[in-house]
Amino acid sequence: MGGETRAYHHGDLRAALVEAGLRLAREGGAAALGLRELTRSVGVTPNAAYRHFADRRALVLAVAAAAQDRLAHAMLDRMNAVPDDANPAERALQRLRGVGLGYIHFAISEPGWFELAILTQDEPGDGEPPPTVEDRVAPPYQLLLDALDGMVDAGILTPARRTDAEWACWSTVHGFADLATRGPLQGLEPAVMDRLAAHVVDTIISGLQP
Amino acid sequence: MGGETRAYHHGDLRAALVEAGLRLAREGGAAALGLRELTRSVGVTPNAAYRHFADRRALVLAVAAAAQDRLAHAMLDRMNAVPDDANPAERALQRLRGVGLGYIHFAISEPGWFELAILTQDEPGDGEPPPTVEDRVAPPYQLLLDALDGMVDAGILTPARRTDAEWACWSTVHGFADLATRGPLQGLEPAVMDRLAAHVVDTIISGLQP
DNA sequence: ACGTCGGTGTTTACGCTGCCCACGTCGGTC
DNA sequence: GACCGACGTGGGCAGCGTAAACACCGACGT
Repeated sequence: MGGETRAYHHGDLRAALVEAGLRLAREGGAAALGLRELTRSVGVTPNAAYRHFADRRALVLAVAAAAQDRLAHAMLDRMNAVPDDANPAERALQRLRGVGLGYIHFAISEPGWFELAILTQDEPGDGEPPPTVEDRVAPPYQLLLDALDGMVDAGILTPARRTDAEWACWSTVHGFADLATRGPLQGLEPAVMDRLAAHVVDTIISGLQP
Repeated sequence: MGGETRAYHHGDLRAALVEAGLRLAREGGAAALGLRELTRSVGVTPNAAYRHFADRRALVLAVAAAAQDRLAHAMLDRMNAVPDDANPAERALQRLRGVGLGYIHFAISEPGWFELAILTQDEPGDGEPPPTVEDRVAPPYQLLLDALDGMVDAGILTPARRTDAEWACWSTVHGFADLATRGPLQGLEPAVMDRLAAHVVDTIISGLQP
């Protein structure tokens, strides 16, 4: 009766589904995003989802985009947390470390969301145009690029070494995150894990500047 | 009827299922290992599989073990392919590169098998004993350890730097493989991919030696 | 030679899933 | 006040993994 939009039409079902998806995926990962369970948790018939998403895959990808956004924010917070009173070189270095460690920390503390965030957004073989690598790359990637450019600006990374440095960094950091969430590093003591993560990140960064 | 065991009892259904699993997973990955499709491809009723595996998961893990074996062999071949007429230091370095590039090459050329090979073998939360990292680690891992020890023996890696070097290397190589098979590097021109892989591997190796 | 028995594959059935089709129901607009 | 497009419902289908009961076979003990 007041302004309540409760009865037949849902206020914004699409947003509600994505939100519920985040809640479910937080524990259980992508596997927890059943179309039926998801709609059930919003109090709606399974088929209602088809008014807003082509199929289950599209729904999962929408939730994945939201999860990826959370990842980007976590990394950004970590980057912005480095104090700016240090000298520029040290600051650029700490920001690069922050990008990597933020990625890893997010993966470990929110493995369900992380699993979603790294899902490739476009399915293979849809449109004809060969999607450029830069096209299908995510917001978190931009943070890495910025941090690396900051290293060049600060004079601690030569432009020559800058080339393709993003892939070396991303490979290392992403690989560690995968080993820590799905692989043999699962369930390592948090203190040991943090120390190891820092060591690995420092190793790849040191590999950039011989 | 010489030695033909064809009629009612299957010769060795377990092995046949694993073999068929490898064939199906080669294209289609772990998702192609449906219990029904798998048993169908061997010409047997779905439930027949339950005489040899507790559930679908156990069957997939058995196929995964076989895939992991292929990965280890691919890496070993690559390692053994480095000529031994060079000086020991160069040889140790090339063997380490071979381990990493073998891992990456296998992932790219056999993505279906690779997806299986990196599946964690033990499920979380089964037996109480906290499985040591070394326990649940795979044959491919041993090759990496050996290559790194070889670097120390050759005198191009100090024992101090040797500590935890395996995780830095594995993270980088595994991360690149993941980006190349499931991530944004998917479908890169083979020549470009190889060049990038070599660059990334060289970067992490150079990070090991100050 | 015969009965028994454990290992193996089949049959039937249950609950679950994603998805399609036809229908009901609402809010806004002429 | 009737129409219409957007949205959610209801019923149904094929497929999945899995459980329980049954059929068949080889081997072994007496």
